[in-house]
Amino acid sequence: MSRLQPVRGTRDLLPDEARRHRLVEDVAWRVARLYGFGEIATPIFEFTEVFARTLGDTSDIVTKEMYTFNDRGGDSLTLRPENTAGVARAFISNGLQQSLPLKLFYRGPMFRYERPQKGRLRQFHQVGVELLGVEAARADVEVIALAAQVLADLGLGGRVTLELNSLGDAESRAAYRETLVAYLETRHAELSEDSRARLRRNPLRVLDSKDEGDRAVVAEAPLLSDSLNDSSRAFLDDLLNGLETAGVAYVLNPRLVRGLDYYCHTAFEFTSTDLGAQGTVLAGGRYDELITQMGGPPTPGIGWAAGVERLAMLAEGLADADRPVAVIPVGAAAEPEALRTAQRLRGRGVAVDLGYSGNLKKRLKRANAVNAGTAVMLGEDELARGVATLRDLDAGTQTEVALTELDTFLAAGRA
RNA sequence: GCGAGCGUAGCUCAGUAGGUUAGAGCACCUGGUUGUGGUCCAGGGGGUCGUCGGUUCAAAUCCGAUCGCUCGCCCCA
Repeated sequence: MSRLQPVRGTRDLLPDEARRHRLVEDVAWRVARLYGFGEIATPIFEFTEVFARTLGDTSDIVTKEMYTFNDRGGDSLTLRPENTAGVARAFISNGLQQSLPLKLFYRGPMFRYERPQKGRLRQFHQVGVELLGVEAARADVEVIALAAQVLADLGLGGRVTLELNSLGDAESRAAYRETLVAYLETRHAELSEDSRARLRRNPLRVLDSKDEGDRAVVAEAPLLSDSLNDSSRAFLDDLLNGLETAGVAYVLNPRLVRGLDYYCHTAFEFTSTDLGAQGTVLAGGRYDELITQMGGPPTPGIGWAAGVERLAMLAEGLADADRPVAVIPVGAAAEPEALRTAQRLRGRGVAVDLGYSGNLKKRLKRANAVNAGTAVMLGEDELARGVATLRDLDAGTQTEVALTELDTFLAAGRA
């Protein structure tokens, strides 16, 4: 193999795959607009502090999994590992608290220094939304309904499950954390080595351990829902009622958690069983403390992000390629007319592949290779009579059409 | 950071008790058709067998190292 390889965890998107990615992004953006979201594009890198502040000291993430570097001016910069922090920063930088509630959509590449595996790359792409400034669960309902519609419009409605949980407010979560740790201590001997470490650093994460022994312990663990205080429970009820009214199906998963402290109340994931270990296709939650934590005015928020690569894998086959019209001059004398014809058709919105060389046989072969549906053949014969020969490349049939009617004929969608 | 599997043509892969010029299908090119593709027939180009080193008269095949890929663990903002 050549030494000219892409960096580990990065890939070239060749036209076929790029088209599927684009489809995923376009569907998400179209649906987001239906819900009244506008697009925001934040920089691909930020001061490292933007991410470090939101993540706190959470070990691995900051120290090992970010692309951090010093620029020539000596500033520490980091390629964005996700977009919520960037949106929050932009919210504060631009004084957007004047225009709440804010509904924002984004798309683009993200970067995490991780070991690549199925559905996980170092440069990957996400689409996502953030809804800022609404305290009520109505916001959560709309954001989740939006997610469900994106997936449904991608044809994945039957292949993903919405899992939902409530983390409660800070008070509820703190109470649960104590209850859980106390319980886990009593079963300490049965826990895996990983989970013993989690018990100290991030006890809620024990709940979604993949280790079988851990799962047995977790199955008998006290539930987060039993620790919810009244207002947290009321919030959850509002959310569930709203989802039912909106017609969004869900499954409660009491073991669905988030690692970071700024999350509260709603946590949700759409998962698929068709992607191996990386089954989460879209994930989100409520983050009422995030903006405060970054130094902005207290502002509630909820949002989600979805992995474009994973969605594109699931939506395989959905994005049909264009079927251009192949315009083929026969003989050098016909080339100017072929160019004129191609330009006229393109001007009418018809995709045209105009070959660059070769005889009729070669050009028809090329027409086939680019998946053309129709070939427009122009030779001396035709030009003398002011017509073109149209060949239906699927049926193998041919008709003649007057040059003056050609663009109308093809633009009408009869190609 | 940890574990397992795998690197042979552009792609998918055959090929090991080590033995001459390393194969197939698909793709590509040429011709059969000097104005007819996708079917068919004939022919052709393309590989330092990931790389480096070792064992041997002889290495794609055995050994070591290295690089890369894949899947999983950790982590998942």
